[in-house]
Amino acid sequence: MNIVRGRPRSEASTQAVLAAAERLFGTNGYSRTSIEAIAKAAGVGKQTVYRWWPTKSHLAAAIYEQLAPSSKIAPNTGALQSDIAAMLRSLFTAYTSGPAAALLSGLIVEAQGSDESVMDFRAVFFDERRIITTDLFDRARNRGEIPLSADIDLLSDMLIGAIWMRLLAGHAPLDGAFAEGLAANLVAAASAEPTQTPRTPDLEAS
Amino acid sequence: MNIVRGRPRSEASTQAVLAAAERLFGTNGYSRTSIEAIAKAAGVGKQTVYRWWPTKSHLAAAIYEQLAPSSKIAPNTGALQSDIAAMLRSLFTAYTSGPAAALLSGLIVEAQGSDESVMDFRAVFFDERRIITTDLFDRARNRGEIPLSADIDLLSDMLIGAIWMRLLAGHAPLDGAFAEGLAANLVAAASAEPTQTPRTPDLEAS
Amino acid sequence: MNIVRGRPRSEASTQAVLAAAERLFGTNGYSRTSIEAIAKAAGVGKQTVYRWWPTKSHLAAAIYEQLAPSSKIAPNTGALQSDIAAMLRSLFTAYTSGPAAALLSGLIVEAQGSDESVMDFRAVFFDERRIITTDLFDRARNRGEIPLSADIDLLSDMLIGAIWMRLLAGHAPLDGAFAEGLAANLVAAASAEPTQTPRTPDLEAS
Amino acid sequence: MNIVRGRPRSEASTQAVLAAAERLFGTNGYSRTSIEAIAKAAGVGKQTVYRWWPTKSHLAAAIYEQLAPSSKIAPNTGALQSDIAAMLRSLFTAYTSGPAAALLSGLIVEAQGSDESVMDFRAVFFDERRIITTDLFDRARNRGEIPLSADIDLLSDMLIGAIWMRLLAGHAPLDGAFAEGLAANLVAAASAEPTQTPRTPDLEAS
DNA sequence: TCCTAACCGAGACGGTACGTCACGTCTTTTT
DNA sequence: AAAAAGACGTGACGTACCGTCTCGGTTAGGA
Repeated sequence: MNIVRGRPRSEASTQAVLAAAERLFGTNGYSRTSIEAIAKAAGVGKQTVYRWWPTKSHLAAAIYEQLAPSSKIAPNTGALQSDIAAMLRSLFTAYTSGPAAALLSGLIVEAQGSDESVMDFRAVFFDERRIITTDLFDRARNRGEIPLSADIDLLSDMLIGAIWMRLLAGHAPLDGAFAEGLAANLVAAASAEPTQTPRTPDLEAS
Repeated sequence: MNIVRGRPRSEASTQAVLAAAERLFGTNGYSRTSIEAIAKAAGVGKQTVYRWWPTKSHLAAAIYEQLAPSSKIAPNTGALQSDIAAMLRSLFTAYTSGPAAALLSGLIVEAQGSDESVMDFRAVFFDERRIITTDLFDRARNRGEIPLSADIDLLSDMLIGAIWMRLLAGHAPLDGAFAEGLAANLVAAASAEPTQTPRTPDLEAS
Repeated sequence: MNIVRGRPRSEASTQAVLAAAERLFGTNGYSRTSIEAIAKAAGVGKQTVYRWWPTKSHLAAAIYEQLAPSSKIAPNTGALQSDIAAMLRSLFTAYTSGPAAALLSGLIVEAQGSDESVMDFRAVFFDERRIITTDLFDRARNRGEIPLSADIDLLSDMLIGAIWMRLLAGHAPLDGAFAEGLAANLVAAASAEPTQTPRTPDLEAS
Repeated sequence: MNIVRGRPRSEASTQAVLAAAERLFGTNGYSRTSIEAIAKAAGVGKQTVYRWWPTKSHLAAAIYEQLAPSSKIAPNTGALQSDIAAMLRSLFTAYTSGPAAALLSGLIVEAQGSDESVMDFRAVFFDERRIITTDLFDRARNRGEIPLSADIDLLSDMLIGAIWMRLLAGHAPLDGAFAEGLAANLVAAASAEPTQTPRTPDLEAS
């Protein structure tokens, strides 16, 4: 029957830790926030943090889940371009409000460590996002909007990559214009027939 | 006359540090390599490391400069698609041989810290790359290959972002097929007339 | 109710540190012993040393307390001269066995730093010793052995100072003959009536 | 013929170093002053300091020589008590003006190091002082002022030790009253016949 | 109503690395 | 040959956090 004995997990502590972590990540950045500081700010024992979130990135992932749960549903407007644009707008809202950007930056850092954490991280962010974008492109292909030969993996990389560029490098904003332009360009790319039959000449051969 | 006084910087130490850092970054990863360990491995005082490379990311940048100097020249084949493909192929060669991937991953991590380091990092990588891609697209626009209305900033984000996606997430290789496909897709995106006149309907309105 | 929270201080670590410090001070001397080395020799984290003994001189003081606790009781033989001699003999036994000499030498060094540490040091050594000697002379005065006019502060300085001279400069041993002679001389000095009524002529006036 | 070739020692540098050292020792204390800081303050290369003063204590000794050269001559007033008092007064003048106290404190620290430095130090301070006091007592003995049995070594220890007590512990000033009282007490001690024929009873036997 | 298990806060523990300071030596050009 | 300048390898400093561990003190079933 899997009965649980002993004192149950404290909901108050859980929330205090998440709130403190979110605040500190947002204020000082992910890498400059220590678990020690989070525990202290939450008024909680260090052990309690380690018991429920084995690493700092688990904490970050938990906060990401709290912050951007709605962005997991792929929009369905009937047209690829507006699907992409809608997805981007809802995503940008989640990313530009609150400390989400700092968290995501921190996550990718951790993901470079060991192989396991790369897997962890992909599951949390990249793959989740890839599933949505793949779904969008798939539906468009099924509708005949884009040719069967379209490389959906590649298109997804371009889409998600462009978002990351702005997110990480910060040279330009995540705004509506960016959403519209990106959507339009991706539709154009996806729609093109694969006409590159003659192999592009090598740089050396030019 | 700008005369230099005092004992000159030791070239041997400089090279020993760079070699040790390159090896350790490649072996253990960027974040699991300490400056202490680099100094010890190089047979050099810690102060000597700190004197010339104030932070670990400066060291990484220096190694990047050493590893990928050739990738700074924009290819010129006369056609946008082959220009991009050529650039990608030479870039991939630099990235997939040696510990460059680990270094670049580490760099982006550090770049999330304070505002100053973001600037540092952009100067080293993003902006440098952006200059090259912008140059490619500019020439194509001047040749009339792509319309004047093409958003070059956006195209650059898609191009560089796609590379980063593969580099960081590692779900697919940086190979010739990727280079060809990406080049073709970007040409298609760039060539498209801006037809998104009717504003895409909102997600809520669907 | 003064309840104690958190993990209690480790008695094993405490003893290990004191033992290591005593050994190293004795072997290498006070100033050539680093806290780093003490921690390592004790198999203890550096922080643990710093937590309980903020400075090296605190450590030295703690060892002094351990080594010479018996010397704190003023002897009472009924005669000033034998009181002093007895005190000196018990003191010399404590000082000449073990690394006490090196420790005391070290302490006086540290005491020269800031004003606060001078206070610290006086409390630990000088004042403690002064209390005992003052007690000896006081009792002798009350017994009528020495005149009321005897300058007890001055006599104490001569007594303790003579000990220090031998301890620090090391030109002659701390032995029984020294104890006897010092005791006799101090009794003679203390017993003398203050006959120096005519002010001693100045050097310049001679 | 012993001709010296090459650039002669710079008198300006010598003086600059001594002046800077004296100032810094006085300001920050002996142990908190680094040779690095002295060289910088003197506007002199570090090597120049090391060339002429191999250790910090050599520097201190050099300054001591500069500050208290006159105190080396034993006064001769014809009476032991006034001799001692005169010596003390001139000594106190040297010690209480300028940074001499800090320097002397520092010296004794260094003297605890290796055996060689103890020798160094004794030569510079203790022995020099001992020679003077021994001279004083000797003359008094020759004049018949004090008995032939007087232990001059012991008397010297009491005299120099009492000075050190005040100098180091700082519980009371080095003033005229101290000089007079000390002189009187020492004369009394020295004059006493060795009456301690019956061995002082042991503490245990009391 | 106890018992027992798991939680909680606090904070000490052995470690690793940090970035800085000073050491005493060295290598350069200038005097 | 001595000087100013300053880089060099070395070693220690005192601090910050790591993740683990032990305390006393809750807070729930199950006996």
